[in-house]
Amino acid sequence: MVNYSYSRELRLLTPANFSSVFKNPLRAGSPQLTILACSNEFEHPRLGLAVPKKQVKLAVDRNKIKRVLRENFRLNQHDLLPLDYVIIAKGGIGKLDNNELNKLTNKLWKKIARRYKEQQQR
RNA sequence: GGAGUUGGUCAGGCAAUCGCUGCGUUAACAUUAAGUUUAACGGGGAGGAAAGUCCGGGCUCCAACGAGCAGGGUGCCAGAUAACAUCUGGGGGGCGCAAGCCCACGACAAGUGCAGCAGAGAGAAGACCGCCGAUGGCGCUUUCUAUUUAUAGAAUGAGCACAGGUAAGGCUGAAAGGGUGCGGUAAGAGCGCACCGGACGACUGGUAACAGUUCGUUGCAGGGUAAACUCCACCCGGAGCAAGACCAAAUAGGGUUUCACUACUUUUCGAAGUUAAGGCGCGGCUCGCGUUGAAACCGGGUAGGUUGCUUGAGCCUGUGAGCAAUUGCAGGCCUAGACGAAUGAUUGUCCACGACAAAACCCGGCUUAUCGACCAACUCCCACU
Repeated sequence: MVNYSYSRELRLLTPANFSSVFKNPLRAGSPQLTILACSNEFEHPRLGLAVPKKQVKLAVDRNKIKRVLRENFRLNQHDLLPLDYVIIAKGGIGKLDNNELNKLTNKLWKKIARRYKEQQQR
């Protein structure tokens, strides 16, 4: 049985965690989302979310977006490379429905995995 | 049946699977500065506005003898309340056929200020047109008297509109200093009178605001604006859960005590420098190399953690008081407590096809947003009996 839980170990908890990702990231972007990634010292991936109030005005929508992204991460956690990820929401994100958002995120996961492998080979 | 008013309730439901969160129980692990971590099971898990952060309180810390000033707030009356700018009832004014709804609703007769255009005049006003011209003035007609025979005086009548009188009418304006009528007058005017209205005092009703087919006095208003300054009455200490309380590593530094402290130099007599011994680390031991006073305790306190953190002006039911807001009593219930921040996702299904929008210390309000559904009371219209 594969464990799909989303425990505290899989999260970025402190500002220090976040800034280390922001310092030297791999990027994969789209008009609605940007994913930043950075290698960590664990054997599992970790996730942090940044949904600024400036981009998504209502608290209800911000929560919704975070939940969908977290759910996506939870279900994909075993297919992802063990890195620290930070997902940043951008302007047009409010217009996507859940299905579209999932598709877009999956695409970006792949993109960032490819970038990481290229970096390792160099 | 239609139109409407007021008050209240609800805020998609159900099932399966995978997750999140904190609570309880059990088990495992770990013994750390802190009952922390993991697993299983059980039963909880956003709102009527959680929102805006506009008021009011609780709570916490700081300050504090009291009073005053400054500053801010409130503003018909009474009650409710922990308190309020809220609510309830009442009064007054306005809107609506009505049920009902709306109103910062103290004082401009303490002082100061403000008011475009128009208009003659805008504040104890004003003669532009108009009206009058009684009185005074001017010249004229007629009569009388006097005499110096042409003047003077007196009376009389019509006239001029010169002085002046006049706020009834016109004009302007949002507003022109009570209204209508009669008398009065030269023409007019509260100038006088009647009625209506007002002001003041009394009386009556009402806790009061206030009201009155009441009585008396008074010819009677110097209008508006106080979310203009101001005056009057009453109220208000400041900052906020990032408040505050507790535990507390590592590293550096502080204090106290005990132990260790060779020799030389300097000295402000605290100590500092060089060196040796000793200690510590590497090592089985020696040599060697590196490093250096050691130990204990105390206090402050960073990272981090715990707490504050949900049992409360609580909710439900019954019942008593009150027109009501509200409140007394009895019984029952526990209903989110996160902290990079939990209520979700996917699928199926049903229907009325789901609005506005999510806690962050907690309550009471206000304001704003909102797809709809339902219930109760009431009003108006139509139809039927």
